[in-house]
Amino acid sequence: MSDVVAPLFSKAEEKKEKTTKASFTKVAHKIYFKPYLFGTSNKGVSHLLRSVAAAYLLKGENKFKIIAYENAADVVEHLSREIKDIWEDGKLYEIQGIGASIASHLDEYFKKGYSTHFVTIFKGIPFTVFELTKVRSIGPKKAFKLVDNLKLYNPESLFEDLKTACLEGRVALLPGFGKKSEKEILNAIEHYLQAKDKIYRMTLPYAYRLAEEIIEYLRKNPKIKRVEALGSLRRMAPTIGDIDLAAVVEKDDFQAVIDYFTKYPKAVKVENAGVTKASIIVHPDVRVDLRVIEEESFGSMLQYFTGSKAHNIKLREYALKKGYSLSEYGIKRLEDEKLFKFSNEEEFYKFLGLSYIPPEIREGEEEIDLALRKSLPKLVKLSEIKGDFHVHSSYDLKPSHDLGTHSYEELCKEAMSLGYSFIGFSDHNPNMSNNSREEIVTILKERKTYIDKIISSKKFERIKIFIGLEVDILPDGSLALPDEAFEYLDFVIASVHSSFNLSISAMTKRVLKALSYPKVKILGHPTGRLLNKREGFELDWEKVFEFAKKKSIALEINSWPERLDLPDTLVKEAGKYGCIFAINTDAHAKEHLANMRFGVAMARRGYLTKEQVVNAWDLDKIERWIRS
DNA sequence: GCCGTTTTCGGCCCGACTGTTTTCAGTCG
Repeated sequence: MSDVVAPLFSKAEEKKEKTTKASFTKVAHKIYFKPYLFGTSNKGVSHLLRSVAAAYLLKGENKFKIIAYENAADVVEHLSREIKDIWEDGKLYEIQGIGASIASHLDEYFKKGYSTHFVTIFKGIPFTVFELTKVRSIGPKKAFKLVDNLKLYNPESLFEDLKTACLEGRVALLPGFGKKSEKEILNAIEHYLQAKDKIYRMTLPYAYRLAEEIIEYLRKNPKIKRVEALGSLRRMAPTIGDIDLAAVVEKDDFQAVIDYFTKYPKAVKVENAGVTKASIIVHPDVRVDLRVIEEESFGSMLQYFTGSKAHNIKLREYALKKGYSLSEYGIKRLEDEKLFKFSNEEEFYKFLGLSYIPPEIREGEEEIDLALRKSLPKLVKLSEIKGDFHVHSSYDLKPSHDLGTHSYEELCKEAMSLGYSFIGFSDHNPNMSNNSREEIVTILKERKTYIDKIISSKKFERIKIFIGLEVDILPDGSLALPDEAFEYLDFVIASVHSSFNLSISAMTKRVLKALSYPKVKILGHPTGRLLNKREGFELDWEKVFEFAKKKSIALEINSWPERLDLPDTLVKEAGKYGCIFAINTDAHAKEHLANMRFGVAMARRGYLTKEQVVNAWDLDKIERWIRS
């Protein structure tokens, strides 16, 4: 603790604390408050706010104040941008759920590394209490009891010390604890320590496959009439934390079905199992929840279990004002306690005077407002997609990046089987270091001749072929392609594939320069993110959106499961800005064309209609756009 | 402490599961 800068409270204050706050007088320890003790990442700030809520809870503060801080913590945790960047833009006050008070404290925290208000709230509570609350099944009250009774004041050895106490049976002796909770705490610490550095969340397709396997197992049980994947999977969130399932079962069979579920062969652990729900852990550490419900309430259950949590809370608040209380069992009219049940979701929303809200946008933003005014956008559908602009083939033009595995012909065939009316071949540009300018021009000329031959062969008459190229945006913003080569192309997708660490302004300048080239029609995977591997880079999005809109350049929604880029939240912003989009798969094999549905899901999550999506336009409109 | 198309005051989602209790508190989603 050599980098300790300022004590949380001085010796004199500590003494005073002991005489004034009865419940904390026993705490004999020193807490030190380092600047940025909680860090400035979204995760860190979220934990800071949650810690304030915990401190308030321990001190018996007004429970709605506590809820406000917990809510703010949730909001920060789920922000799509870093809160520190938002603060730097001076837009802290615009975040829904963070009001003037919390915003001013955070402003101070970002400026100075601490907030005097928070420091006051934390007084008398060891920092280790907040650390402990990160462990599953340990909340503020248990954490405080453990820290206080076992004198766990050293953050460095906190978890080891608590483990030792469990093993020595000292935890079970504490009031409110017993043998079982002691064992549970031991397990939970082990789990926490193992999972601590893992930020891993499943990609959508991975979670789908996993869910399918379990659903298949459940369907073998004749007592289960219907089973669905709900939660973030149904909302098509970019990454999935755990899998939520719901099953329709006769009431008498609830227990039997729960038992059957907990005996799933690949379950490594049964987390909990009650009468109506159970949770298991499946290799490799994925939590799967199952809820069982009778047919007549399945609509309410679908609604409840699809979430999101934020959507449900807002919906329940809205319903409450109308005199109704919502739950997974139905809608209860408060004046006479009558429960209305719903076997489908459409009726559920209709009863509340709302139009049906598609799962993809149930994120607790403006969707309930829009549904109330019957002005939800008609979201683009997979069936409206007429083609794919970003497909890599096995044609060898000595590219800078990887080739695809299938030929133009094979890809055309696959696209036709999907009912597409066009395909755009966008192989990577030839490598600039191994090929001279002249060679590159020749390579592209020959490629055009080759593709033109396929077109004139009339073998694929039903499908329009566009000759595109995915071209690297070099660090200085120029494109990795000689000017003379552009004439052999119908369109260019400009993408950043290197030098991700430029400043926001340099990166923005770089991208805008690249978009100024003729024939650039699409900005490829605009943030460069790789889920679980690499954060996307920041751009001055307003400038980029403005420029793209002016030049009718489509922002790509790349459907590659690890990209899903533009991210849904930026899709929404850009959509409001008036931008157009191209949903592409970035396929490197014909099977990858099927990933389109994930890109469409991101577009839907971004509130897009087919008018905003270039590849949902009529072919002649697409051709006019390409030529413009 | 947050929020607003019945509110700038007066509300604030709802229920299940577990363990430690003899009726409930804590935690979670």
